[in-house]
Amino acid sequence: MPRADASDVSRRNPKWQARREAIVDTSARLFARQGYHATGLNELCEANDLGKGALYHYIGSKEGLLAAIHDRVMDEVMRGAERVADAGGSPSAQLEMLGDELLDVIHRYPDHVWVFLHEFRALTGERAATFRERRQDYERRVEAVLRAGVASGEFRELDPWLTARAWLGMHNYTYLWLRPGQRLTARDVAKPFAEIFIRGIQGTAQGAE
Amino acid sequence: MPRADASDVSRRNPKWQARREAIVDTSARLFARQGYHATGLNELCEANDLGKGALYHYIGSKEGLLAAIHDRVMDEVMRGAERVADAGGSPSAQLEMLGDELLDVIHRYPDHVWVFLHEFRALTGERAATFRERRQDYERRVEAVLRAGVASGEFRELDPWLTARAWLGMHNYTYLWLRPGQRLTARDVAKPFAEIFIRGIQGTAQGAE
DNA sequence: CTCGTTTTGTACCGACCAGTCCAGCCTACA
DNA sequence: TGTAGGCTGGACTGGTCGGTACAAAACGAG
Repeated sequence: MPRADASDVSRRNPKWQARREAIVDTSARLFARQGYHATGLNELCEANDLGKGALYHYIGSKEGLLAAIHDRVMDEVMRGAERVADAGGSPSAQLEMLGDELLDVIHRYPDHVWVFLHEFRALTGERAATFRERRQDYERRVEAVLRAGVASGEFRELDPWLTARAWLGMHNYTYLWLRPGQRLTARDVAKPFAEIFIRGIQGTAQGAE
Repeated sequence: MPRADASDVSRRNPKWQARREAIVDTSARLFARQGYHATGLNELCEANDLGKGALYHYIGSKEGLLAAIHDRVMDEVMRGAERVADAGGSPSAQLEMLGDELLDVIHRYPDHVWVFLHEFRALTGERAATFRERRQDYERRVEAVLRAGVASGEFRELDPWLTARAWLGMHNYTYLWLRPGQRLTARDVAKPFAEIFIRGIQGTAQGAE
């Protein structure tokens, strides 16, 4: 089924892509503030200063817009995780870098992340499956780092799955209050968080810092 | 404005109250699965096996239903916090007990908590204000425990506000996967979480455990 | 300037939304 | 057994929903 239309984003000209990205960003703010289902098409049109026809020319459907927001977040997060993997280093260094990168994304895209964490259940079918897969991918990377730390003795014996959940919760939950132009930068938060967490799971061999 | 109707819950007979509570519980599951705005009144009626008239006889409005779910969660959480305060003990003991109680609520009311954490923005006016106040109340209790620990030297120097956010995130985020009838009980999670967190913020004086 | 394509506004669609209303059932108590 | 009132179903309302159809406007290549 060649349901192309607005989905084959890559083969559009740059101007079109830039416009689309602007629409995605603007809409993310609306979705974050009021919720996906609570935001109507007319509202989106008004916010983007576009008629329905033009809007649909860029986004294909309301759920397509939601998926685009999710993609934006996952792209950034996975790119960060890739950088960390490439950098190498000890498990605790890896964990701290992962925290830096994750909080940086949350800090730079608070609205997108809000939508990402709140509205993923509104995705259906294939889109939902892809999303779930990518998210799991990331979570497994965190688990892998923890497992490596336990294996090397750098971290004490612990349940990697459960500990990953603790780490993810601690970091992801910052989406509620971490925002650009405020008192705290991403690094201001990432550093103390890493200190707490890494001390918390350290093996008895290592000293602090 | 004597807008009594379904709001003065207390002066209804027990059967009415029990019925209302059942409706709240059933509806919480629907809201958790599909979202508040995505769930229609007809769906709620069907799930509760009630006509619209009957449903409104018990809940007053859709937002009233949402508020009732929020209340249920906050009541339980605050009751837990009260128990902890009554029990007394060192800051780290207090923190561990708070974690036990919080995860217990999340474990027992996964749907209500999901709604609580996702849909609070759908509350308006006075209901939103009350909700915000109660939530802040709780968060301040956590901060107070941390401050006390720093003051006593049991915890190292740290930003109580930021550290409270770390603790809250770590615990609250379990709403995504912590459920009754599964591998892990609330205590199974609370214990390792407390170990990570308390080791993570311990002053240099204390040893582990 | 011409002509094909991309971009745009708008009228319109059926479905469903939250909420109201009210006639009558059912039950508790006399 | 009579009857008052809590309880109930369901028709109904005005409004909004996401999405479509389509023609005009804007644009770009020749």
